[in-house]
Amino acid sequence: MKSEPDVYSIDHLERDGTESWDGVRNYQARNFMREMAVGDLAIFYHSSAKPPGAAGVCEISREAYPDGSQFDENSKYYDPKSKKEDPRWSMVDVSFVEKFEEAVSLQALKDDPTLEGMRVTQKGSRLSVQPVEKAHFKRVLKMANARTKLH
DNA sequence: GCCAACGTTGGC
DNA sequence: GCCAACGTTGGC
Repeated sequence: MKSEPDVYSIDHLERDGTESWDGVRNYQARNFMREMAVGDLAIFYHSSAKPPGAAGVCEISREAYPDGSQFDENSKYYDPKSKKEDPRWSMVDVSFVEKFEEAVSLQALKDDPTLEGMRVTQKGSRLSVQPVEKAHFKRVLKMANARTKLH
């Protein structure tokens, strides 16, 4: 799950404990969130950072439910076409699990042959929520010397 | 700041 | 349904 650290970083999540992942306005990304289950782990990725990369781990703590910001006229995520009775956009809640001692940069992810095919390493991978293969997830945890274990 | 790689919108 | 124009993401 990608976030610009200037807007919301792994440090913010550590401080907050749990936060709703609102503002996703892409159908593919939304659909991936709808497939998530409570207890699923996600890599917290810092996009548009210096450098961009995997910053930590979070856990899905509430499955997909309507994103309230779509109905809020004052929100930049307001969607006038979304109907209350049929909300277009969903969000999940994520809880802090771990901040990596050192972030694993996108370049490091790209350079690792084990991670070949990982979506985030591919050119033009703009999707803000994307699935990660278990083997790739484990590899990233290892590269980060993470405490988190994936079963 | 640039630009590639999309996704969305709206005229036709 | 097509496609041009436009907007956004995000690496560099």
